[in-house]
Amino acid sequence: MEISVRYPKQPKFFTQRWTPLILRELGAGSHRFSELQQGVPRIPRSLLSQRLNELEDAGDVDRRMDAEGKRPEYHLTTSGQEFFGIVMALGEWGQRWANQDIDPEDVDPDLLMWDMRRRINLDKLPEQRVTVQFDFQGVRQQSFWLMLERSELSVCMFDPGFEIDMIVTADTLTLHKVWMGRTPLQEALRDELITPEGPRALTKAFPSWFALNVFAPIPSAVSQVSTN
Amino acid sequence: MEISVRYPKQPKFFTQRWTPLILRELGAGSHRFSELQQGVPRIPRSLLSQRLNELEDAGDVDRRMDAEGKRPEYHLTTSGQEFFGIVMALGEWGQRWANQDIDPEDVDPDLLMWDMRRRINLDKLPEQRVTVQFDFQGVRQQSFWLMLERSELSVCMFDPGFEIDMIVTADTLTLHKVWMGRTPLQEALRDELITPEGPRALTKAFPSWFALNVFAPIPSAVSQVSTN
DNA sequence: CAGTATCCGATGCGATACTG
DNA sequence: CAGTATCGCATCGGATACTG
Repeated sequence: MEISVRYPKQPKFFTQRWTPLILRELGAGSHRFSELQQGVPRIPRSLLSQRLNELEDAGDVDRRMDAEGKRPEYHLTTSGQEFFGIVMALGEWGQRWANQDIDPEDVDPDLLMWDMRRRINLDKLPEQRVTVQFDFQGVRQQSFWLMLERSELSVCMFDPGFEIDMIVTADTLTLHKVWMGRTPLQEALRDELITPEGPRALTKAFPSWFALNVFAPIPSAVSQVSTN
Repeated sequence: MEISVRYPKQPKFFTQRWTPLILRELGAGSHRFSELQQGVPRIPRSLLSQRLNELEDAGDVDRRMDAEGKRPEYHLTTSGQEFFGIVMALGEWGQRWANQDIDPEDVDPDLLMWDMRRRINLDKLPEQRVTVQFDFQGVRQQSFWLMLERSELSVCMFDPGFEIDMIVTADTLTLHKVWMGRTPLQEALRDELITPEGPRALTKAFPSWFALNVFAPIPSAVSQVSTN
């Protein structure tokens, strides 16, 4: 560790790009290579592979075959889990102190959707499958389809062909702000910045199954008004 | 913050080399440019300057003039202090999990002395000034002189000319291991790996004023025996 | 699907020299 | 003492292509 009195040969590791994000995604529950790729979009596959190898060598990630012995899975080891705690602390710090004015270009709809998916409260939804279409407006226009069942949840980046039960339309940046707890969901709904369309029963239930980011409750420590 | 859903233009900051070490040194109580340089040896002055500017721009470090309004001082802001907490958590993690076999080349006598100096318990020393010479043996042979007074403490890298009250001789790596809590001080003294020479009163008091690294009490989580 | 190999361009950093 | 400016090398990582 750099914090120590000695200087390691490789000042690598958490200093390297992507590594903390990969640890975050592992800690959040992704275990397959493809899941990790979704949770850390924009990372080249070659780098994800390389980083996972490094983390395995360092003893922070355990690579093993799944129950059927077919496909590889990645899990945090004890040291990896402890490091994940630090990554979360970084996240909290970011939520408290990070710059408030966000460049819309920096918000990634894919990652936003992937993160939101993880927090969705399936047991607040009806028994039968619900298909929700998300229309992201703004600089990066994009649509997603969520198939929500009690036992399973999947995201598509193309229309799956099922009947659409509900369409949620929102500007990507707005949705990001709500997701991060910077704008109250109720306010955005009231102002029709986020518009759920469909049967009343579903649109009304929307706020109950659409949970926010884990950091959303943490308030910003930066005054919103002044510019210094 | 990278941990969030957005990708900042500059994935900079704590990812950058030296930045966490500078924050550590600031948190440890160094405020002058020259102190920071000593506490973060091997950093080019130009980079230290650059990093301090970046940290100031980010609002994590406050640069101001000292009481006499003569020389600049650097202090952590609130956000900087909170980040310092994370840096300390990184340090703890390192102490628990970092590789046990240390390359002697990686241990920096300058930094070791600078760190030890900070923890010395001055009120466990006699009233009058005590001059202690430290002889570091091993790959990087080097000597230091500590002038210890009740009110002040200074380190020299050359013989200050005062009468030497005590000479402590030790291999640099051994001293590092003791400093990090990996080898008990009493054991190293008993085995004469660390040899304080001088008046009995002083050598006997040595363990009382020579305090270890803050992380020393944290045990390693890595089994020392097995090699996997 | 789950990777690996290679190549090339960007940038980060260390060395050196210079300034108030 | 407390910096800043410049410059060239090394490394890091993104793109692309290929493999079991």
